Amino acid sequence: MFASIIVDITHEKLDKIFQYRVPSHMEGALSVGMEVFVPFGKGNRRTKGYVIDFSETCDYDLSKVKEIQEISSKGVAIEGKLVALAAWMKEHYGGTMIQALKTVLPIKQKEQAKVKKRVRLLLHGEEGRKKLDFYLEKNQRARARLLAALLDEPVLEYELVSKKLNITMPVIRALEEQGILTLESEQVYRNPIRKRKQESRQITFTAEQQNAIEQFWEDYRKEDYGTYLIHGVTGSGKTEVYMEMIRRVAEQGRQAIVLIPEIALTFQTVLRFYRCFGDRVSIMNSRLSAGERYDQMMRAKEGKVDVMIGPRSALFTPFPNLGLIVIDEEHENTYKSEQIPRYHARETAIARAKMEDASVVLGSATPSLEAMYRAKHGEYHLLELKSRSQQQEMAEVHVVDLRQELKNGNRLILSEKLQALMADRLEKKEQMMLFLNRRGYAGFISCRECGHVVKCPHCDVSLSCHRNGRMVCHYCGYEEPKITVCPECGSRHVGEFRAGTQQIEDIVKRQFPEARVLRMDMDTTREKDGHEKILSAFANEEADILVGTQMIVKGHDFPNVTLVGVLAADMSLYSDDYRSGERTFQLLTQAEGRAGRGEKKGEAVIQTYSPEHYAIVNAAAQDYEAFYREEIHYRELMGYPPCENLLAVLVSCEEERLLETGCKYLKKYALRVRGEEQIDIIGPASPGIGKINDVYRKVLYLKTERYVTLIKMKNRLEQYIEVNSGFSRMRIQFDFNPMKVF
DNA sequence: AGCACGCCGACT
DNA sequence: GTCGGCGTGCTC
Repeated sequence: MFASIIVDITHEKLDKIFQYRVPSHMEGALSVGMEVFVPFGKGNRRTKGYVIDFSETCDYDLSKVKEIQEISSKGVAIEGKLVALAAWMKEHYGGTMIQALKTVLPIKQKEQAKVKKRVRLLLHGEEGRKKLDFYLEKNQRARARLLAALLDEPVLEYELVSKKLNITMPVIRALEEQGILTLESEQVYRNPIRKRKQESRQITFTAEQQNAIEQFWEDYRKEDYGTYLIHGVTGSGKTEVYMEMIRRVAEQGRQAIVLIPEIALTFQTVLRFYRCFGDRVSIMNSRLSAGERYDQMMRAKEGKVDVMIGPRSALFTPFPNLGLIVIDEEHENTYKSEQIPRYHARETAIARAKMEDASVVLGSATPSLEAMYRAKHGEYHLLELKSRSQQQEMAEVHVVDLRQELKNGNRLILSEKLQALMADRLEKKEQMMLFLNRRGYAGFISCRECGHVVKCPHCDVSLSCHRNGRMVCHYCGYEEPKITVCPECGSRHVGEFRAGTQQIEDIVKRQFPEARVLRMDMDTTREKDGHEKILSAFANEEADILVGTQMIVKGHDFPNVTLVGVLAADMSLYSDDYRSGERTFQLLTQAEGRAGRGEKKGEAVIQTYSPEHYAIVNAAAQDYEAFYREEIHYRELMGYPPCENLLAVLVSCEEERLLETGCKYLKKYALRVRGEEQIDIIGPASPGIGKINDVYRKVLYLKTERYVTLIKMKNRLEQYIEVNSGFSRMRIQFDFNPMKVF
């Protein structure tokens, strides 16, 4: 038997799989993810490696294959467990083992981050110059180069020396032996968290909260680890429940990971965790440098931290004794990775928890259909928090039919009802939020006469208008100056078609000249901390009205906000995607939840062209159950996830013809190997965007009841692609249960 | 990353 | 020729 092994050396060039013979006495004892020692290189250096796979055959020159020396006494160390998780991810989501390992192990930055290597000159002026002359004379160019640089600057970063000066390790070693310089390596651990005092406070839980905690705890104490779904309305105090669960888990000497969608990682949330856990908490966010992130991981590994809070990638924190993984706002689609492996944090968390005997707690006011479906089928335990913890009332919701509004002669984006309520709030000095449910940013340019839309010549998308008077492609960055004449018909009536937040800000300012308006969108938050600046300004009541996109409805509490307006609720409804209903419902429910978080009761206005759509009706009634029933019925009927499973096979290629034939063969092959299995094979179809950066794309869908069937098909297709060289010029990606239809 | 190999200029 | 320095390529 042979084993595929990743040699644990942190360098790119070793990012390969090596095969070793498994000695017969190890055969039973060895498993995927284990740490082993292998002879490596010319001198058969004893090197650490991780087993990632087994096979009966070996495709390398048999005479060169060596044997595994020994299983590391650490057995399945922390990294080993993560390697096993990576293997699981590779199997479930496709891609290579290396890609999976890279997402799971913080290897790449290891050496640079952990030890910042520097060379320091030991000689002084005269002595150094003499030595330099000596080297020049002897034509020892590399040594001379290094010494000359050091005479200029006595301490140099190793990185700089090796990259810029092209000096290799043996040169430095040689000079070190001669006593000319020293190689220093400094352990620099950064802790971006300032110390904060831990407040001990007495919280009283509501009966529902207490019940949720105890249900979880009863199982946990019996070492009966499982997955829990907390369905709690906005304001029901989910975070308090998580914190109590974590506190108990930490008390037992085990650690917890809290996943939060990046946008919701606000100062408010973070502060609550600090108050509870002090400096035993570590926060990860995208603004940390790779090195800082690595340090966080090391602190976790060394047991200096009990709780790690962060986005999707925090799931791979190498805790020695993981006890609990919490996923807040479980329904958010940022939990699905856009890079290979396209893993979903929810499923992956559950897989990791199974491997390490830990529990998973999912929480949301609007659980994803997936999570609720599993809860209803007994896979997860359902914990309900139906009432708000502070006894606030839920917001009163008004639905406005925009078609009717138009008939009444109101062409503005603000309905009569909304305007009336806005005037009322301004009068009462209360705040409000206007939410434009729209993805993307700037408008596109179109001809009012012939309808021509200016598109990117490399990508199949319309160009967006930018402030600098240029038109930009958001996919490839292509730019050209704004046109004044239609390139199709020559008409001068070309212009921006804009329904963005800026336009709304202008309208609001015109209608309510006395109101102070803040706008939050891609443009206004670009600068560093722009996000927080705007939000804190609004929280300090420096403005009456906040206008913005998705980002204003996620996770912020403004006690003085008593009115929320959703300006065009259907914008996300018709994106011909099977999740669009779900997404709309979630967004509307969240928006409603923003109104009336303080003492005063809130109101919400939903403006829509389809007031009869079940997503809107049920969101207005704040009835998750009813929405779930209708939505799951639709999914069942159409065979969409979670009822069945969907695999998107994305094929891209620079040549359109080649792409077409490639897809045809893939489909043929899929049809052939499915045999008696019930698998629907749909496509190949052109995705919404058929071309990005001059690369054409097509997509093939496989739909079937059982996930494992899809995995089998994926493995088959991967094999087929590998042996047929015709596919070498195509890129093929797999996406299981994609968040959007391509 | 570490090690061997082979190229190249300098020195005996 | 031989020696030592230095870049390059391979490691199952």
